[in-house]
Amino acid sequence: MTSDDAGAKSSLQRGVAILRLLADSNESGARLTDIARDLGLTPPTVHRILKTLVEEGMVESDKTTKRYRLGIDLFTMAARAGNPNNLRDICRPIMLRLSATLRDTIFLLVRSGFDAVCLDRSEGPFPIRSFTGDIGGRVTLGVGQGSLAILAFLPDEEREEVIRFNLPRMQGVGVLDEVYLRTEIARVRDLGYASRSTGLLPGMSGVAVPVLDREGHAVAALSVGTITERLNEERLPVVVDILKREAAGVRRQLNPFDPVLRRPAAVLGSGAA
Amino acid sequence: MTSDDAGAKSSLQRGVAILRLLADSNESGARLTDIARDLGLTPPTVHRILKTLVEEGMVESDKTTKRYRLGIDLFTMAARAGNPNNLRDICRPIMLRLSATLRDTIFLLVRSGFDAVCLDRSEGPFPIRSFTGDIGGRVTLGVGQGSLAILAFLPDEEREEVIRFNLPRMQGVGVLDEVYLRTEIARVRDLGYASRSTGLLPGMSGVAVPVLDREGHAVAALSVGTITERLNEERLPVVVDILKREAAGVRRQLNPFDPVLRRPAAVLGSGAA
DNA sequence: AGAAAGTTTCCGATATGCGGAATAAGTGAC
DNA sequence: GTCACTTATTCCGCATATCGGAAACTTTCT
Repeated sequence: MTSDDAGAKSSLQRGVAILRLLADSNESGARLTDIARDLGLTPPTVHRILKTLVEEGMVESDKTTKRYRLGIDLFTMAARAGNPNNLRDICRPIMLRLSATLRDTIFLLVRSGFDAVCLDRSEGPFPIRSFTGDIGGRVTLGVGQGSLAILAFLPDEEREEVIRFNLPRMQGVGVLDEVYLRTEIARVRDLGYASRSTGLLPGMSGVAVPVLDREGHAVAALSVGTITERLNEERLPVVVDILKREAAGVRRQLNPFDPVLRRPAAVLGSGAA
Repeated sequence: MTSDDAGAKSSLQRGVAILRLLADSNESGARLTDIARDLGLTPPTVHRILKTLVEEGMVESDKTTKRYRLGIDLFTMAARAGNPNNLRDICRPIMLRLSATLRDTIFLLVRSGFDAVCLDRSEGPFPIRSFTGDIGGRVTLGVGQGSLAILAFLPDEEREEVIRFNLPRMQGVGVLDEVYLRTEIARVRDLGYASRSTGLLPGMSGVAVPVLDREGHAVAALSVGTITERLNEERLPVVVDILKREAAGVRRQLNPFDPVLRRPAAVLGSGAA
């Protein structure tokens, strides 16, 4: 469990390790001693690093309970991450439009290592459950429609690497075996979208299309999560069509050739008030 | 501009400084040399720190453009930060309910120093513009309804401190002078909610109520952002009433006395996929 | 192709962070 | 209420990780 990965040396690495630990325990925060134990560090070391992190605003300490948790400054900072190529900004209005017209919840997923991460979501009126969960949530790449759509459109070698790494992680989440997975992937590549009515989450279903870069490789996925009845034979092709059109639009906007794209909107001062 | 603040010493501090810098330039990322210049560091130093941060997943480097930007790992972490007292978790279902019933966008704001930070938002069907912008966005405490609702219900000394500090920062964002601000605050305290139809953003309007702690001081604000027409005389009191009721509910749940509150819901595995 | 700017590696001096030990503060037992 | 125990914090000498100058290497611009 406690990764205990050999040799966290520099104070920076230790600081990050502490932040990681805090991220995993932020219900009510973590205590100094526990952090020290979990990371195999001495209390004074942890204390000093925490002090620095608190001074920097990355960590907050509740002085009464002596518990540490991630600070709001970190929250603010990190909220600005996960916007590669302005992907999130570009997709925001599209997602709003989609959730409004389709009346379902829209997800924006990107790849992060062997996971897919939910970059953004736009709620529809139907309460749904999803693998990726909230914004910032992660899911094994290949599990779930959006995640699968990305995997299917990765460059060949990368896809193979991910498959090899992820197959063991997919136990019990609907991926029966390698053959099944590869069949699914082939189908997604063929159709240009991922959809499974046999949702792993009861009553839930979804459909996703990849957002491609110039080389035709997935950089993200736009995904609709809804209740199964709402993805019937009549509705599905329409939804797919709309999604594909929007994904194509995003692809166009992602093209960094156009120099005008550098400043997309510039609404209000972006801080530094 | 470039703060050039004296004496960033430890590598941890430098690492955080770099992250901060990247957070402010994440359109397409920042280059090593620029970072070095802005922080008054030598390129080798910046390079080494960046390398560590990349290894730790906090920063991504686009190998083709040689630009660095905040990594998605950090984004994931942010999703778990900014949840003091489980405030965000507690408010999430409430916000979903509110945005569904009111058909407007709901914001959850908390105080952070002299700013208000948008902890969460739940989109409604009407596209709106707000001061706080996206999740993680900041705004001067006192500007905007939610922000004002928090300010108005801070402990007296703190409120005074914030007012003193923020008055100069409020130039040109609708706060005419100190008298005006104090009048507004008094009104908000009196009414129990903040609302201005004379939105600073054309056509936009909003109403917010504070979320109070046991001492009656604001810990957060629930806010509705909408188009001005939708906050007419008929609708406003109803919205305020609903908001107040929900805020009271949150206040009850925030009470850490009740030991059962420690585990609120535990829906699905919270990660570790 | 040549020049300039930027990135990355190398390495010795030294400043920085490390953790043992001691102190202080907080918590629970009786 | 006092005592014993756990946890947090400070101190300080030693050692190590960090710094940055110099240089090799790569990319970009003209």
